[in-house]
Amino acid sequence: MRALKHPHLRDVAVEHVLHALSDPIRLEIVRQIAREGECSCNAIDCGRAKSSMSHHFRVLRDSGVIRTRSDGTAHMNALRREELDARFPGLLSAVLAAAGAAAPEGSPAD
Amino acid sequence: MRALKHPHLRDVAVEHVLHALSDPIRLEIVRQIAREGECSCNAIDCGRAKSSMSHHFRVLRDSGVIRTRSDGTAHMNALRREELDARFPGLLSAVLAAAGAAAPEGSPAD
DNA sequence: TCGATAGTTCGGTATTTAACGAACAATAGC
DNA sequence: GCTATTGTTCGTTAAATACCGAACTATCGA
Repeated sequence: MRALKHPHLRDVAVEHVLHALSDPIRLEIVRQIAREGECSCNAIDCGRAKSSMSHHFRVLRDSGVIRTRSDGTAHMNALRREELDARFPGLLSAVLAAAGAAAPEGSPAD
Repeated sequence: MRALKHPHLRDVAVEHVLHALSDPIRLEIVRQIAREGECSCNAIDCGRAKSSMSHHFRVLRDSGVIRTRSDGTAHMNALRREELDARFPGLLSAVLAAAGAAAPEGSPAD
């Protein structure tokens, strides 16, 4: 269960990061890791099948948002905060801050 | 050709904004408007059919990123900068800054 | 009124992607 | 070695979405 691929942040376009973060499940994963620090996949429960979660972790990994290391049978996931901040200054912070406050519903449009 | 819908930023979730900005065409639209100020749809050429561009402008509008007003036969599009900054502080700036520097290719992965 | 211009909407196609269960791989502990 | 635990991978299905051309709407100018 080894040898997971992590791109260099250099090779990651901001579109890929935005796409990775635009899914509610993935954003929730990122929020939890941001809150609690390194998390195993198993520690994050979004009510989806194991294979679905694995898919989402992969998207986050492939887009450079998280880094995964093996620890026994577990995969520990951490944000690549410093690298992301160097490549896309302020982006992750802004997204996390924005995701912190939920959007209310029912307000009328123009 | 009137009465275009614009959501209240209150009703927009950050996921929607991120999704809107995660498409290369739409990001290019936003970049050009950020550079040049209010632009007509026609002024932005991304090598796509008119109907495709109309679709992308609609996604940007529906996600609260741009505001469109009619001026004769033209639709003038502007960023909803202040509103976005109020709702998602720093997000648009970070995305625009990140989109300013392109990602090189060919670097090896881990 | 008659084009010409600027965008939208519609119908259809092709690609992407989220989701699931089942099968597989790797490690830990007995 | 056996078994439980943890994730990945595979095959499939359903939904979303990017794209186009064609038809339509609305405005401007001659």
